[in-house]
Amino acid sequence: MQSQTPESDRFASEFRAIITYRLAKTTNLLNAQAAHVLRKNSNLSLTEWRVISLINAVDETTASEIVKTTFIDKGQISRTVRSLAKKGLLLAKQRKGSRRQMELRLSTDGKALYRRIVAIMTNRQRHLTREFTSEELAAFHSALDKLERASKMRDFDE
Amino acid sequence: MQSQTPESDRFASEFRAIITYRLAKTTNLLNAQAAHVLRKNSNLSLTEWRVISLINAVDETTASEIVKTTFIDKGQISRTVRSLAKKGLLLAKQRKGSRRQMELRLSTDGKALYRRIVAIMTNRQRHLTREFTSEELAAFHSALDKLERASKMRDFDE
DNA sequence: ACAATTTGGTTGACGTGTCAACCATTCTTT
DNA sequence: AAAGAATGGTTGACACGTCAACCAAATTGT
Repeated sequence: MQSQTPESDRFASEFRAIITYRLAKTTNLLNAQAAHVLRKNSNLSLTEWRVISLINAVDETTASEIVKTTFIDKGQISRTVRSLAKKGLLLAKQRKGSRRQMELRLSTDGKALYRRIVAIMTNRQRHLTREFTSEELAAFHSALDKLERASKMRDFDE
Repeated sequence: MQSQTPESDRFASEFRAIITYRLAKTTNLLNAQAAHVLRKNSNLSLTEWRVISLINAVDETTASEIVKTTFIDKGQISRTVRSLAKKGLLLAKQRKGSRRQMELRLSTDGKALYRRIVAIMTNRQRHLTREFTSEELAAFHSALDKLERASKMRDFDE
């Protein structure tokens, strides 16, 4: 039996260097992990969970504010909000003084679910960052900032 | 007019700290950028491009090797290979001595396309990492390694 | 006050990603 | 040599993401 390397040796060096490739792979692995944990402990999709956390954080918000914050597609947010409302996890009511903005809050069930899941997710976050010093963590965040800024450019064919 | 902050202030501090959330957002932005660049300069999807680069790097490979390297779903690889073959960008032929492994290579067109696009993508990579020192880059890769390892754990509800 | 523009949100169409079932082939075990 | 397990690849069903069109309400400009 051959020794198990995480990647086939022929590829490793070539592709580890490409930062977007690495990032995409790590993100996929982490998203799959999160989706698995959520599926096991709730009936929430990852997007639903993110929306719930977001609403919980600010207590009360609107769909468009969520869109601005997360950069998730507004259509997707619209559907996610509806599905969460149908599950009884959030309440959407007309904001007073406006006939189109919806005021979104967690329901009692939604809050309870949030508390249950956030405990698990906090464990996970702790596990993920266990090997990081706080300097490393700060550096990592700053690297992501740089990449985000650089991701705005659209043309490289000049 | 109000000053433009990248994120609504109410959320910023809460969520910037959650590493998976930040990672997912940055990756989405970068993937969208890559998809845009590819659409503008070719008729390739991001997955198709990744498969092409992978094949180019090793000259000759099989579907299952691609799966092991990228962690992309094997069904998706199967379809991507077929679509690339239909576009005339790669050649799949029976590997000699085997009646099921497919030997995948780029066609002449595929190689030409690769050369054209890789120039653009290398520009992009340079732009993305412009603000990184080599130490920062190394640290970033090592952080991704740690996260990848930590992504294997599945249970946090104990 | 009116037209033009922007904003908040919904919807439909379509592409991509994901999961599981499946088949044929090859390898391992006995 | 046969049974069982593992591998390589395909397919179908379905969830999710993405884009663009669209509508109604709100805001801005004149």
